[in-house]
Parts: sequence; structure tokens; C-alpha cells
Amino acid sequence: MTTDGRLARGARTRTAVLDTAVALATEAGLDGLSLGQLAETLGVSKSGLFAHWRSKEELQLATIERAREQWAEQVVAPAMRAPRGVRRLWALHVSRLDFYAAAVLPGGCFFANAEFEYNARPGPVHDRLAELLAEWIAFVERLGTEAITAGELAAEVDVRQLAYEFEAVGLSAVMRSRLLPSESAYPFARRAVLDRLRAACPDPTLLPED
Amino acid sequence: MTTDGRLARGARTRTAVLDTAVALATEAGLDGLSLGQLAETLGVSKSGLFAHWRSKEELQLATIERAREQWAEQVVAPAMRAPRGVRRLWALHVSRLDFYAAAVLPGGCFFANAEFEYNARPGPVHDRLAELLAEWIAFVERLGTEAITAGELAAEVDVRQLAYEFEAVGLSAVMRSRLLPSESAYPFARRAVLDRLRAACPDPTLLPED
DNA sequence: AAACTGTACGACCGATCGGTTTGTTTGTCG
DNA sequence: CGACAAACAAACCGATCGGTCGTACAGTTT
Repeated sequence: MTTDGRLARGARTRTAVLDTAVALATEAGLDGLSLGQLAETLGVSKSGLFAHWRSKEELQLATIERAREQWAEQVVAPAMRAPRGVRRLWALHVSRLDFYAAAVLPGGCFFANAEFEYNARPGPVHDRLAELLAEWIAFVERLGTEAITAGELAAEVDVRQLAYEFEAVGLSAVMRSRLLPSESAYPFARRAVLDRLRAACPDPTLLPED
Repeated sequence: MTTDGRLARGARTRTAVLDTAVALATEAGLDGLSLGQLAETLGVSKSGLFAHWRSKEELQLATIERAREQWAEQVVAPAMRAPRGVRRLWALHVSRLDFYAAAVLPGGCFFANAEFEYNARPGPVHDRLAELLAEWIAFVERLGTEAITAGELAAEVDVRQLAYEFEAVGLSAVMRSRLLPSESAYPFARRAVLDRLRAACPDPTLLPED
């Protein structure tokens, strides 16, 4: 096992930079974030950043991947501890709302911010964000399909429709939570998905009353 | 009737600038839009812009008001031609989706973009966007209340909950429509609201089948 | 005609942008 | 030890940022 101290230091710096970049990007935007600000916030020099990423776009793409990891760890992973089926879907929704409410990121959601920022800007960043959105939707749809297989959702349920509404409710929650009193966001977001799941779930004991 | 030619010219320039600013802001962002680019696009000088707005922030606030007018004219007004009640709610949803699908603005929706851009940036722009979001929600809620009064929605319907889901479905539609094939946006957005309205509407003839 | 006002321009300002160049420190090797 | 490389930093580059200034012209008022 060879642990090159230089490479280790580089890796440490890299994740520290990307963690900060993810957070700052939810405030100033993925493009609005400037390398100078980022360097100053971290106490490193601007040229130090170019030692790791050859351009701003490369750093943006790396930031996206880091945000994906954070989402997987802090939102998806906790939900995967719930048993497969309708409870896991519900756990994912709650986990997501908790992530927003805990203000892990000042802007709430890295992807919601970035996707709206780049929805009319062609390029690699736009394309990657689109890929990850499709991936996220497919994941939610898969959880829905699993719930049907487990007999916890009626077989007639359109999982694509269910996933659409699931995602829409969560997206709206993060937007409202940053602009309006949070009482006008999370309670409605909980109820919307809970109503939808309970209506399609034959076993009412699997989900909370409210 | 005094029509000062100078004021008329100024007003003409002002609306031309703001119309362009609204459209450009959905691409580059309300903040990402630079005065130099805006001036060049319009064929005027940068300093000419400062004759009308003393700072960029003033122009941003004016751009927001112009976007509000556009939304009122092109989305709300057509829906108001539908009879009060559940049909008007449905018309508003369709009108909104049509507005997105027609690509009136390259970024889809001025407000969705701006609200995510400014959700973590305190200041007058943030505050104004929050006000307009609250106003929009209150408007949708009022349409829901009217529908109950008209007996076209069950009295037990929670109009705030209904308005939340109505808005969430529309918001998600504009995001998906810019990043994914539009078949994975509009059909789901239609169905989501239609299902919700039909479920709460005692008279099934008021709404389309699909 | 003179006085005045609103609109618009070109030139310019300091600051900051993304990016480059040159050089130094830090750690791994033969 | 010396050769080498990865990880940084300082100084600097042209371009662009938001904003100011003095000026010119068009149109209104007296």
C-alpha cells in the first residue's frame, strides 16, 4: 500500500474545494461562482485551483459529480434503510424534505438551482445535468415498480406518472422553503405525496396517518 | 392630451429594453445578464441604459415587473375567459403549459429561473420575487375557492393543498421541458392536474377526459 | 429666440473576470 | 544526496464587469 503524501494532499484539497463549491454554487449559481471568490473562501490561491482543474468548466463538472455524491449519501442512502416498497418511497420523500429543512446547502438544492440556471445554456454542463435528472427520475420510477412488485401499490398505478408528481412536489418544496415561510412548503409537500401513496396502497398500515 | 415626444420615445425604448431583458434573463439569469450584452443586443449604448435606470438592480426590478405583465397578458388573461370555477383552473393550467411549449421565453419561465437564482441572495430582488410568488399562490387559491363556491369542487377540498400541487406540477413541467424530451413533461403535467380536479369535481362533464 | 428637459452617446474609470506564466515548497524516489 | 514530480503561490494578462462623466441632440416651454 503506497500512500503518496502529495497525492493524498491533493485529494484532500480537491474534496475540500468541491464541498465548498457545491455550497457556494447554490448561492451564486454554478456559473456565477467565481474562481477568485472560491479561492479566497478556501484560503488558497486562484492558480492553485488550476493545478487540479484546467478550466472553470472542468471544475463545474467536477462540482456536479460531488453534489451527486452528497445527494446519494445524505438523501438516498438513509431512505434505502427502509424496507423495499411503498415505505421506501415515503422515506425518500421525507429524507429529501429533511435535507432541505436542515439547510445543508444555503440554496436548498444544488440540482434544482443548477438545472434552472442551465436549462437554456447548451454545453457539457447542461448535458450532464440532464443526464442526472433522467437518472433520478428513473430511480424514483424503479422504487415505484418495486412497490408494485411487492404488492404494496395497486398494479394499475402508472409509475411514471407517480414519479412525476413525486418529483414535482419535492421541487416545489425547496423553492417555497427559500422564499416563503416554511409552513407553506413542507406540510403541503408531505401531504401531497402521502395522499398519493395512501390512495394507491392497499395496506394502510404501511404509511403514517399524516 | 399632451404627448411629449421625448417621453414617448423614452417609454418605447424602455419597453423594448425590458422585453429583451426578460427573454435574455431566462438564458443567462437575471444577474448573469450583463448590461454590455443587453446594450449590444439592442443596438444601444451601455450608458444609454443608465439614462433610464440608475443601477443594474433598478433594471432588474423593472424587468421583474415587465415579466409580471407578460405573464398576466399571455397566461392569466386567456384563462380568465373560461367560466369561473373548475374550468377556469383547468384553463389556467393549460394556458401555462402552452406558454412553456410555445417557447415564448428561451428559458421557459422567467419566474422559475429567477426564483431559484435568488433563493439564497438577500436583497430587494429576492424580496420582490417572494412577494410575486405569494401573490401567484394566492391567486390560484382564490380560483379554487371560487370553484367551491360555485359547487364545482367538493367543499372539503383544501384549496391551499390544491394550489400547492397545482403549482408544483407546472413548475416541474417547465424544468423537464428544457432538459428532457417534452413527452416526459407535458403529458404528465396535464394528467396530474386533471386527475386531481376530476377527483374533487362532482360534475365530470366540466372537464375533458384527458 | 432663449431656457430647459429627457434621451442617448463615446470615452473612460477601478475592479474583477477566467486564464497563463514563472517560480517555490513539499514529498517520493533512485 | 540529488533527480524528479505533485501541489501550491505571486504576479501578471487581455477582456469584461458595473458605473461615471461630459457632451450632443431632440423636443417642450417661455
